[in-house]
Amino acid sequence: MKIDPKSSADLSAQIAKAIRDAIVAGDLIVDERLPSEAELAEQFDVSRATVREALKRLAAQSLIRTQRGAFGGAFVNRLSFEEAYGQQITTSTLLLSMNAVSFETACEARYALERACAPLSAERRSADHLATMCAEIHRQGQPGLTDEAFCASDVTFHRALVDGAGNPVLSYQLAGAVEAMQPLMNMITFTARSREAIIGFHSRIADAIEANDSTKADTALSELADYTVALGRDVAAARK
Amino acid sequence: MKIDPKSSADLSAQIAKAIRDAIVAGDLIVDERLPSEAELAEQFDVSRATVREALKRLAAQSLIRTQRGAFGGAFVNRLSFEEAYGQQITTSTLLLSMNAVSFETACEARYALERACAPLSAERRSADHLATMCAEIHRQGQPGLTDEAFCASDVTFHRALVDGAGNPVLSYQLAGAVEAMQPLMNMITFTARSREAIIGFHSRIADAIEANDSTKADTALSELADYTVALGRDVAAARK
DNA sequence: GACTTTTAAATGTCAGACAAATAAAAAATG
DNA sequence: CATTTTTTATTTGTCTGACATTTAAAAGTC
Repeated sequence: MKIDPKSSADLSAQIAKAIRDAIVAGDLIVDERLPSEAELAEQFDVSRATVREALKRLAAQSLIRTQRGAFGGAFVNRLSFEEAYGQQITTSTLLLSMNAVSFETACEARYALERACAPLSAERRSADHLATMCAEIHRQGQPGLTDEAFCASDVTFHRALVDGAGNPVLSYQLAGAVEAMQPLMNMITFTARSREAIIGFHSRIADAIEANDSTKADTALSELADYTVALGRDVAAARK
Repeated sequence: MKIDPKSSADLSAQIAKAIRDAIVAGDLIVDERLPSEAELAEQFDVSRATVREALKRLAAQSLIRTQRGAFGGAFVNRLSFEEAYGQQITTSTLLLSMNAVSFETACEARYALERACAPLSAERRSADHLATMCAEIHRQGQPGLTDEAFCASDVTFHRALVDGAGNPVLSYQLAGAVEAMQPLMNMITFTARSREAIIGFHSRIADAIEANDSTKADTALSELADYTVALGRDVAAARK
């Protein structure tokens, strides 16, 4: 691990990059302990403060974890699906909120991705996933439910649908799409949308998933997408 | 922005979280300047070194950028699609390499997502995207091409297909899937696979995209997926 | 007015110190 | 001897103070 003495970038960024590259390349394996901060400082010929800033950068990406005390130190972290979800959701949320993505674009992406999962989910969903979906539909029909709770239930429903495909990589990729876009969508449409209509779509989807009918699931999801896009257009038109 | 004095977490992590929350919540808007490190240190009642570690964490997530000099400081960064791509690819690559994801699972996820794009790409692809795809197919047919170059061309081809959908959110979500999984797949199958067969699939996909025929594109992509999965099985079987 | 120099403010880096946590090693205890 | 307690060494977490470097505004110069 070496840094370029001619680079103009911050030393801490260069050091972070060097270590990150070593991890990605497999030179540092999971749970391996990095040299202590003092040793790294000596290796890179910088102060301990600079090394620490580099390590904090890596920690922010969940690439390392640190432990205090004797025999502690910085260890290469096994990036779990949960941690990856979290980062994915934060990144997606910010990306959408900062880049003036049109409602239609976000909506299209989200449902296109979700439709990629539906056939697999119809084929493989466990009883557990199906039960979650049904429970959420039931919750969504309760009278006193706040808008926030309805939206949260909506997310849970769709997450169960995605997870039903039984493919953790798909679930990871979709986590950002569903969790980041749902709030955006809800913000725009929750005043206009009809809970009955949404519940109707959800019921049709759940029925199709229960019957292992991927075509019907796709149709229902597709119609929910159309309904949502139309709703977005109505709200936009009403604002003018 | 406040931190919990009872929390046991590192101060720099707490401070990073407080600022991150403020950004996500919209209390700090894009391009807004944060207080100087000295001011933040005073606000949170910690040393400047601790504040700096917190800021480096945020910089690692592209949430802020810093500028030196008078009237410099830390500014809330507009997270660009490019930066988000980069993080997505790093995270996905590590997730796959560290979690013993089976070839079949990764392959399924990747093609399921890509098939979500294909119909949109068939409908909307620009001449430019189509040209890229054709150029890459041509490149892939050249005799002296190294395996590395063939794989890189493969990625470029599929990226063009995805980007053809004209939906930046989709492209962003798929960047990780395509770029992280392609190397994994190539590593496993490049010895076994036939370039002619791959080029054949690519040509059929490009033809379908050119003819705006989403069904044909989906079929070709689906067959490429099956071919790849079968290849993975063969390689696994041969190893036993 | 255009150019140069100065200056103030901010981040980047360093050195050294102490606090707190932690696990191994050593000592004390029964 | 076995168990518990204490010590100790190591490492990260935090603080303080200093200086270097960068940068844009302000002041000065022609």
